[in-house]
Amino acid sequence: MAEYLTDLLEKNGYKTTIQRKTVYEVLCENKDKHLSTEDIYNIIQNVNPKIGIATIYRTLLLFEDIGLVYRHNFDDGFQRYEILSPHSSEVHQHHHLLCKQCGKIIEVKEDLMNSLEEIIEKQYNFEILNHEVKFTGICAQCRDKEKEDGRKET
Amino acid sequence: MAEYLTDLLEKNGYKTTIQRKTVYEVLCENKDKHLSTEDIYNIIQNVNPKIGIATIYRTLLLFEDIGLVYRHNFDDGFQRYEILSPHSSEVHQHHHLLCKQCGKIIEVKEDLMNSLEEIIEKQYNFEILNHEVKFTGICAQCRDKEKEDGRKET
DNA sequence: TTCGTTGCAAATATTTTGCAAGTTC
DNA sequence: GAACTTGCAAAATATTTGCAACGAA
Repeated sequence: MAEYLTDLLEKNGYKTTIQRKTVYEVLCENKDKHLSTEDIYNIIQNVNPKIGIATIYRTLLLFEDIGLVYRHNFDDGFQRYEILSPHSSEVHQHHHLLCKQCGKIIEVKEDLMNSLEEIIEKQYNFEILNHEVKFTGICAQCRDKEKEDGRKET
Repeated sequence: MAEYLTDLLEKNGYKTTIQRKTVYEVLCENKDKHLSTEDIYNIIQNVNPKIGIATIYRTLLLFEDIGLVYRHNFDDGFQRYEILSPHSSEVHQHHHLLCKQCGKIIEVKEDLMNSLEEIIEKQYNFEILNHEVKFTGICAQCRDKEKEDGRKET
């Protein structure tokens, strides 16, 4: 069950601890939700009250780093986390509808990249006021720098 | 020059003050940048050191509310603001490339909605690891509620 | 045994707020 | 003059960090 976690941690030079297993379990049990660090902490309080919130913060940072979770920023003052399944390539698409009024977050299941606003407005009955597309990756300069660094090391 | 500001403020029931004019001017002089609240505060320090940072925060919140600025969240710990021109409809498209390594933000000028990753990778020499699309607007429930509220008032 | 990890509390950092004084209309 | 706005300092909030004790490999 937690073998995947152990493998992933080991592969990255980290140890498997009760705390990390616990956070992983909570995330698995809430696959489709976007839990904030504090949400996770609160859930864990009922399971193992000894675990401190700093550990939760550190664990989630680490999980993000090793690609185990995706960090959402819905601009509500919290970092939110969602577990990523090992295989899926579709997970790297995160489309959401954010209601400006109630703050509700609606997930868009489809991958709508063309004529998307119209479709969303109809399909989700959501009045779009704005949209934003963010790409994260590595810029040309950083890649050049990586190449340089690689040369130095050899 | 600041007539547009005065009009917009008045239309929304707000007063025109030196502080608001000053913030507006700084934003105009930095049209294409994404200034953080503190950036703006620092610039203003050289002009009118009497203006407090709380006022800058309040002013930018207000400017966002009346649609004078767009607030960016690049996940770097700061809220960033960009002035919106009165006419443009294209302003409601904000595409950016965020470098995971150096944090640099590159603007995408084109409106690329289809086959966009390929194009961006080539055109910007940017290795895309992830992308995210956010739509903000009003959800169906909020719109229903608005209708109800409208009925009550009449 | 070694070195990474945790828990606690204190520190950070950004943003918000209360309130008296000041300003706009 | 009434109501809104500001400046200051204090508060609030989410997150990070130092460090001694602990636990995994």
